[in-house]
Order: sequence, then C-alpha cells, then structure tokens
Amino acid sequence: MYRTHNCGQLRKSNINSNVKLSGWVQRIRDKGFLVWIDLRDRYGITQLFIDSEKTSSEVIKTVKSLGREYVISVSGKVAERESKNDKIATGEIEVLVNSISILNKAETPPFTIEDETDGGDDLRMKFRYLDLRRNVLKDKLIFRNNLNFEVRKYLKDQGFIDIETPYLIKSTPEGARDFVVPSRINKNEFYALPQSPQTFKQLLMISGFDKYVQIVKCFRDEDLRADRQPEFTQIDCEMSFVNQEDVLNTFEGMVKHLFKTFLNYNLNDFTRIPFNVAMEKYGSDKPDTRFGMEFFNISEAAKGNGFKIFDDSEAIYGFKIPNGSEFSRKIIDSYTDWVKRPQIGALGLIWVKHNEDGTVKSSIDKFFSEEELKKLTKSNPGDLSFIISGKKNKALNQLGSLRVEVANRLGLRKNNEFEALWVTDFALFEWDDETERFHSMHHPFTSPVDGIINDNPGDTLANAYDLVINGNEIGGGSIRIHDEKLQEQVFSILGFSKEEARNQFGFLMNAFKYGAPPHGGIAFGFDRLVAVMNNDESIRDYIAFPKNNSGKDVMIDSPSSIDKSQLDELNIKLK
RNA sequence: GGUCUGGUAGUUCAGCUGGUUAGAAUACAUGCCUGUCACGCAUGGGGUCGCGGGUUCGAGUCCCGUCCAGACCGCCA
Repeated sequence: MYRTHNCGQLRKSNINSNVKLSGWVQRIRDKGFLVWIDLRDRYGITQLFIDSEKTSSEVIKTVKSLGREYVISVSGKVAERESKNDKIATGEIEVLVNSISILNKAETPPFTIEDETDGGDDLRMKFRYLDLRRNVLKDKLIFRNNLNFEVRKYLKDQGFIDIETPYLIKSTPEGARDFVVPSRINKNEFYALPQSPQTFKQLLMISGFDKYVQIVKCFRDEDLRADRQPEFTQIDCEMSFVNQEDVLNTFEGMVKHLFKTFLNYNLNDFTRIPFNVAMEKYGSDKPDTRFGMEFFNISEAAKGNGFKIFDDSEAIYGFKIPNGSEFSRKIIDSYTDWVKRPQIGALGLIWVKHNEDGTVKSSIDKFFSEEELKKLTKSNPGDLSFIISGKKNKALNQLGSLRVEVANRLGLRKNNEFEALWVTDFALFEWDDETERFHSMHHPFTSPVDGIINDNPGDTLANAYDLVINGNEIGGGSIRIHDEKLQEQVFSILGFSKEEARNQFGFLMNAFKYGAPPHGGIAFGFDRLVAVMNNDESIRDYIAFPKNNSGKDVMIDSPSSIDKSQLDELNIKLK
C-alpha cells in the first residue's frame, strides 16, 4: 500500500494516528538538526518533519539524498505543529517521519513547480507534464472537468442524449480547411476530420433523437490564435420541433445555470442584438457590452464643413470616453499610433476633447467651431470623442477595435462582471469580392428567416444566432433547413452545380426526403467557455496538451515526417 | 501570406551612443544553522549572447539573411 491518506487530507483530528503518504518532494527546508519536507500530490501539501535526535540514521541518510520532485513514500505519526501555517489546509499538523522510501528519483526540473513559476511559455510547453503539476494548471483542468460533468447532467435532465459521431468523415469544400487523412485500403482517397458534427447531428434529428448533445473534438486546419486551436472541443447540441426562441431559451438557461453553479454569478437575461445594430453600436459582431461607449453616427452631419477627409468618407463614426478629456496629448497620440498599425489600418484618428470648463479642443478645430463639435459629438464636459471615417464596414471595425483597446487600457473590462448576449439576424449570405460569389455567413444548412430566400439573396436574413460573453464568441447556431428543395436552392446560390451538391451533400438531401423534422441547434466552444468563465484570454491553459502558435506540439514534436514505407502504403509521393 | 515584439547562465531577465574579465535574481552543489514554511548565512560551479554572413581596429550591441517563440491581420462555412 502506497498511502492511507492523500496530501491534502490530514487535519487536527488525525493527530496521533499512523499514516502513510506518497507524493512529490515540493521543497526541502534543511536546518541541519531539523528537516522539513513539503510533500505534494494533486490534493495538496503535507509537511513532513524529521528531527535528527528522534529519527533513525537510515531515514536521515535517505532524507539528505532527496531532491526536488523526487517521488517518495513515507510512514509516520501525525502531530500538531509547534508553529502553524494558516496558508494551507493541512497547516495545523505535520507528519513525524519514521520510515521513508524513494519510489523514483527526479532530475532537477527545468523550471520550478510553483504557482509563480520561473519558466517561460516555450519551456513549459515542452515539459507540459511538469507544468501540469502546478496548481494553476491543475485547477483549470479540474474546473473544465467539473463544467463538463455539469453540462452533461443539466442536459441529460432535459432529455438530451449523448451520441458519438465519427471522426473519419468526408471532406467538403465549404468553410474552414479540412485536416485530411489518407486511406490505405482505398488508394488515393482521403477522409477528413470533422470541422463539426453538423451533418451527423442533423441526420440524428431525422432519426428521431429529438435532443442530441455531444461534447466533442472538432478540427480546423486554420491558423491559430490565443483562443483558437486546430483541435478544440464543442458542446454540440441539436433539437427537433423547435424554433429559434426554443433554442435560445434552452441554452440561456444552461449558461445561467453554469455561471450560478460554478461562479455563484447571476447572469442578467441575455439581451438580443441584431447583427447590424451590433456593428453600428460597437463595431463588432461580438461586442463587449459591459462598458458603454456606444458609437454615434455623424456620417451626414459632419460633412460640408470643408474638411476633405470627412467629405470624401462614406461613413463617419465615433464614441465618447467619459473623463477622457484628462488624456494627455501623448496618450491620445499613442491611440492614434495604435489604430494606424497595419493590423488596424486606420489612416488617422480624429479626437474632440470637451474640457471640464466647457471649452473644446480638437484635431479638427480648423474646420469646426466649438459649438459644432459639441453638437456633433453630443458630448458632456469631461468627454473625449474618438472619430474614424472611411468605408463604412472598415471604419466600424477599426473603431470597434479601438473601443476595446480603450476599455482594456482603462481597466473597464472587469474580471468580476459577466454579460451575455445573443447576436441575431445575421445575413444568410455574404458576397465575396475575391471569388465573386456568395458565401454562407454561418453554414450552408442554415435556414433563412421564414424559410424564404429573397430575390436578392444578399438581403436574406438567417435564422442564426451567436452567444457572446464579455466580447467573446462562445457559441453559435441556427435553425436548419429541413427541406430538400430549399437546401438545393442554397447550394445553387453558393455556386454549387447540381452534381457538386449531390456529390458533396447528397446523403443529407436524400435524408430530407424521408420525413425530416424541423430542427435547429447550437454549438459552444467549450474551451472558450471555460476560459471566459475564468477571465482568461487564452484557451491553452484549459487544454492538457495544446498546440503552439504554429500548430505544433513541441513536446511530442508533431507534426513530423513519416516513414517511406508508410508513404508507399498510402500511395503518397512527397514533393 | 503579412505586421510587430522577443531570443544573453538550468530558468527569468539587465547589459545605454559598439570598447578591456558579460552581470543580477533564482535554481543547482558544498558547508553551517534545533521550529522552518519563498527559512537564513557562507562558498562554489555554471555562457557557442538562437544560427549564418557582413560592416569595423573591435560586435551581445549596428546591417542583411535565416530559424524559433509570442501577439495580431488575412484565414477561421
């Protein structure tokens, strides 16, 4: 037997009992005559105590040979500490060691296994198994585990059934790039890993499983971000005989329940913001609505004063920063530089400072009087307005990025505040100038509102919705098409020939012939949800073994080249 | 595909306008220490300054290229 208790378990009530503990050596405090060892496992830390006068020389010899992260097993008696430590749960007791064995030695780890480690990201990724020993990461994975269980429990209670769908499926041209897997048995043919179980969950609706859930890995071969991994986990759900309202209510309930259960946080009812309004007010399809600074539109009002940049602009938008009139010229310039970076790409930033004393200073006061500027910005004393003009979508996006940057710098995105909202009324299609064709804004199985596509497809609204929490896209879904004809029409608008549509998605359209119920659903980015609930921007800490910026796992060194014999078997020749 | 930032001891970093033997903290090793808990004190070892090329009397420092890492843009139905 390796242990009678774990390292987070012993309390005052255990005093005088004989125990056996196993774990890792966190730290040794050797005072010569007296030695303390912090023994660590998943559950906590227990202090081991060795008094030279009361311990066998054999034990002492072993103790002196220990190093950090050695795996040891000790037996001894629980005793009350002479000086207590109220920082840890086991701080009132210690274990007087009477026997010790080294289960395994350890080399000195390349970084310290502490909450505040000295290791950099690169190194921690390479030795991820050591990084995961740290409380910080351990706790995050445990949180993820708990959330996973609660989601399953909540949805099971609502009648959802978990059904697994295949990972080796068919590549389709729409959407993200597929990860492909060559088939050995079927020469020159490839599977694709699913970007989502979309079509399978729709088929399950046709099979009559009217409430489906799966917490499932999805794969997209696109570039990574802090909140994007090539393989990631979704809470994937689908329901039959529902309209948009039913889906939103079901999952608003789930999200509220999760926040209440894990954070003891009562989310307000989710506001619903049409996509166009989100863009007009926040310059984003995933607005953070916790701080105001909504946009004003002066596209018409600001023209005709001889300021050429405005007069030549399709759109002129701005927002006000309360108390921003205190910003120094240097701070304002730093924002100007920020929006001029190629990532944002603004040509410049107009500012209007409405001082506390009622005077106005501005980068455009050659063209506008103080009164005109006050009227345009509708500002109060103390406000600073930032204004960007140009092509409408571009200007809105740029201003939207700036709004978030301002909020970040001012600390307005508070860790203890959460606001969730639904973004609705997306366009069904988006025109792509480059390929000169329509793209699905959501995916090609999304139903148009009322099941009808406008004569001008670009004007059609989709029965689709996104869940946004604190400016992060956490989930998205739609009511799906369940009619073969309508699905054919969508594929044709997307530029698929009849044959291509049949070839790619014939299985689904055939299924629609045999009694497909109205259905819809949603998928949550599980990694993101977990991260957002913990106020983390990056999802990497919530994934045990994530990929780095270039899609590599530096620990196992993947992707990697494969053997010639493997290639031959797969009939693949490398360039 | 692009923009930006970084790469110096095991680790995290400092190293100014180029100048003599490249530093600190921490980790590690040894010794001392009878109540520590980020223990303390003393001593010590530890460097291809990412790599390649160039400028220069002289390069960690400047220039070019390249590799790696991170953030972002494009991309992510």
